[in-house]
Amino acid sequence: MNTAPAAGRRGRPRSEAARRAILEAAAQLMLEAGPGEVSMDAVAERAGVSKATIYRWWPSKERLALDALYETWAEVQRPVPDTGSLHGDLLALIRPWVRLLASRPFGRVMAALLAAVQSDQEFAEEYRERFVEPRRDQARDIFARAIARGEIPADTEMEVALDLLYGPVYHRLLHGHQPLNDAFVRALVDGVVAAVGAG
Amino acid sequence: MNTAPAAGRRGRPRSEAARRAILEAAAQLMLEAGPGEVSMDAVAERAGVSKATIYRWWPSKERLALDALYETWAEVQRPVPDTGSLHGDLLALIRPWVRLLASRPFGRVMAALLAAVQSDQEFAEEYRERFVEPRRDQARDIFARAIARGEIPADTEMEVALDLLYGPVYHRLLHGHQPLNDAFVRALVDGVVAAVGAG
Amino acid sequence: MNTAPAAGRRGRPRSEAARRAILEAAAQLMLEAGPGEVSMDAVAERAGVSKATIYRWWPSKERLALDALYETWAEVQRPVPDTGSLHGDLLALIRPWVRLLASRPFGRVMAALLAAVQSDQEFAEEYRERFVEPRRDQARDIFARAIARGEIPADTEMEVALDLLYGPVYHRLLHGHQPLNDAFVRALVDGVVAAVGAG
Amino acid sequence: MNTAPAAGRRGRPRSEAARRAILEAAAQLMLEAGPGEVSMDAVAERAGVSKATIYRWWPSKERLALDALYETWAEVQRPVPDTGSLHGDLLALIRPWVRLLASRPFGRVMAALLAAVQSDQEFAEEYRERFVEPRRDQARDIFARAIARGEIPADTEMEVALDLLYGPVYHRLLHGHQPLNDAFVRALVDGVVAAVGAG
DNA sequence: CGGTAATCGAGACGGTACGTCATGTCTTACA
DNA sequence: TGTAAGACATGACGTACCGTCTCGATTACCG
Repeated sequence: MNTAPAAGRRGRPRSEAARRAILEAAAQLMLEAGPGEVSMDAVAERAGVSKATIYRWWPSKERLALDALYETWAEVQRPVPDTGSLHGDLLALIRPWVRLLASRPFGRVMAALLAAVQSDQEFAEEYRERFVEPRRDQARDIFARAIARGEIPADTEMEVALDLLYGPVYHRLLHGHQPLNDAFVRALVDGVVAAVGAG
Repeated sequence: MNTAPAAGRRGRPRSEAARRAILEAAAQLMLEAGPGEVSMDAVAERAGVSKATIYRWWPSKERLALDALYETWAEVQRPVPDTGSLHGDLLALIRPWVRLLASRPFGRVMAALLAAVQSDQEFAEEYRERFVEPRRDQARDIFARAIARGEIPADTEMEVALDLLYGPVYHRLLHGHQPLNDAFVRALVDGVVAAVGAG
Repeated sequence: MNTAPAAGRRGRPRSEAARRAILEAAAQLMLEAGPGEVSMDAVAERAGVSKATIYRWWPSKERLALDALYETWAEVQRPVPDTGSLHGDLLALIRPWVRLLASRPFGRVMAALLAAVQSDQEFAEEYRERFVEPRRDQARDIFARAIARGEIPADTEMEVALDLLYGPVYHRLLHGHQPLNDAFVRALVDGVVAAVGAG
Repeated sequence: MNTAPAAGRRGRPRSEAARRAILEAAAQLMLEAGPGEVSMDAVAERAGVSKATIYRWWPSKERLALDALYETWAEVQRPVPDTGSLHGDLLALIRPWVRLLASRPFGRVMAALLAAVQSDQEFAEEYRERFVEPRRDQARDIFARAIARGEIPADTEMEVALDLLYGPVYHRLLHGHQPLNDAFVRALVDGVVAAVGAG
């Protein structure tokens, strides 16, 4: 996506202004109107860009959405401070992320991306690589520190622990059956800590 | 959807054959090709029915998918046996359901339904009422029995416990980052049991 | 159309109220909204009647229009007085008819009927039998009286004379390029009288 | 209709091939099956063109029919030779036109256009401008020459004379009560010439 | 007077076409 | 070569009407 700045060398260089305008237009439309209401025509018009230009750099609406969302999303992908305890680390990791999720209608965009994940293998991989694994890696580091500290057993089922942490968040985000608030975060972290045996 | 069998009494009664044909065609197409590839025209043709008849009873493709999926889904909504322990009960609840989920491409349909949930309030409620809450109720009963038995504290954060149980399953179903198998189910149930303090 | 009151004898007799309601509803809708806007569903609803009842007695929308229009139309099909001259007779025949045509949006209905005439042989015959020939017969009588009087030659090309009389009226009604008023009627009758040689 | 070739200059130019294919397909279908049997889908398929392309340039089936018919129709709109007499001129004008009308099922298309004329003011004007007035202009020239020659009075009621000429032709075309043949043309022209006083 | 039969209202049904919309490709002219 | 403009083929959308069909409820007549 939006990768090579200009394949070879000759010819007019890629317009950076167009690239930014497209991503901004897409992000705005996604979050304002929801992904269902966003068409490539609409993005092109809002960005003052031709459709051909979009398709030259992004192969589909979903790939565009991926890029458009990435910066906002990445905002909370910074390294997590070491608070000295598993409980503190997880709280420091999850709370700001959940606050971001609750602050804007990310559910709509997430669901649209997940729909694309189901039927596009290549997209699925890029999605996981950029949105899922980085966050799991952060939590993996935290659990590894807890093992090093002796807080939790060394044979902890890491992948399941990660699912216990992130699964409930996505669940509430997507299903909306219960609120995404700080109380939920506290109880969730309590549960995860207990689950991995750091009573 | 598909509810009112014939408001008053007069007029030609609704064709039960058409209703069944539509639901079957929809279910088949959804699970074979994925909801993105299914058009109302295709459902109508496969069911030997006119589009108008579909739209008379279902306002959208998603509402139709909801109904079409319901029967298959409901197959594992039977009452859960009392095994005598929280661990055994949860295993008896979750294992057959996860096996069903893993047996067919439900992820695609689920993601499509979730996309609709994000932008249709009414749909969201019906979705939760028919797909989410019945399963949560089953687990609520199990946790209530465990409290009665004294296995877990009476002040257990029930809703979060339910999310710890179901969130990871949906997470793996939708993101596909890890398999949905029996080993996962065992580890998940172990984790949940530990989380609610029935060490 | 609407013919046999009840084929044999047994059974519930045809509802005269329904028949009248249908014809009135059709006539109103035709002349108010134009035939293009009239649907059988609309006629049925306006008449408080079921579609099946309409189709039992009229095979098509056009046949219904034919009947619906007939009474209004027939209003000026009364016998023409003998004024003693060809000119006076034609004026007495044409003027009231043109006034009727100009008084309401008959053009729309006529054009719709003519469209049906082009593609339905049977309809064409009934249309001519009930709408065209009776008026031509009236004019034929007038020309015959003029021949008897010695006003015009006995070998007058009668059919062409009838077309010279009626053609211009339909022409203005349907094309709307010039008004349908009394001045037109006078000039038309003058022209026809001159054409058949009664200078 | 089909007018603006490309507003400014930029952008892909209109496909002339598509334009011609659409008009030809429409003309063929109209005259073969009659306008009632022609659907936009059928025109699109026959022309190998998308429906959207048709609707981009023509707002309705009738406007398309107008254009589709125009070229065939225009074939006899060539200037009329001066034969030296009103009778000869009118014959030279009317005979080839009536032969064209009689040669193909124009009645169906005409009736459909007239139906549109009744309910679309804008269409009515374009119809008259392109189909009615050019022919009337030809006849107007002929009558003017006859006046210049002293064949007919200078105060001849021109518009009525034109209706006496064309009205009967349309009448027979649309009602089909009498044939459109050369004998009719001769008698018609005789009648018109007599009517305007060139006995 | 009870049975038979044609009618009626309501309204669901299989079709067919409608006119619109979004996708992704393309063809120009300009930069 | 990259771009804005915008026309294009494709194909689904949701709606509207058509003419047919089942219902249950109403009348008549006829035995």
